[in-house]
Amino acid sequence: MNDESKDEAPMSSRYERVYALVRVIPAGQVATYGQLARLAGCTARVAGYAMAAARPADEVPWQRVINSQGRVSQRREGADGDVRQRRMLEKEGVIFDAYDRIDLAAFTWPGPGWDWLEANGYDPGGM
DNA sequence: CGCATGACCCAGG
DNA sequence: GCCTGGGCCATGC
Repeated sequence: MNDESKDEAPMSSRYERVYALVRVIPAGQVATYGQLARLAGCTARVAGYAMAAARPADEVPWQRVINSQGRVSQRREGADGDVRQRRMLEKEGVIFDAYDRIDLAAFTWPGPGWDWLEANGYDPGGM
């Protein structure tokens, strides 16, 4: 349904597995790059790169992905994406403590649970 | 093809 | 808790 021959959809397909997972995260909850990486079968670094490459057209709630410290990853100097990410999360009801940290135990996507997904061989590409 | 650069993570000190 | 160093791997020049 799309012509990627000359369309501006470069490597998105390479990150599609990660995007598919992120789209499942409900508003008000978060997941870490590491968790996504394990489920998507890539490294945490790639998961992070995938988020950086995500664009509005991909319809990926990238703001719900944070680092293993439970914090919003800082962007490079001059980029304000991290600030917006925090505001978006707070608007969804996510709480940051005095250390700018999110209580992973309380906000990490528990829904069906990552363990459940892994135990059931969840396949991002076959949903 | 080599080199530099990331929205990472983990182990140590 | 903070700072370092090493390992990861995709991208772009």
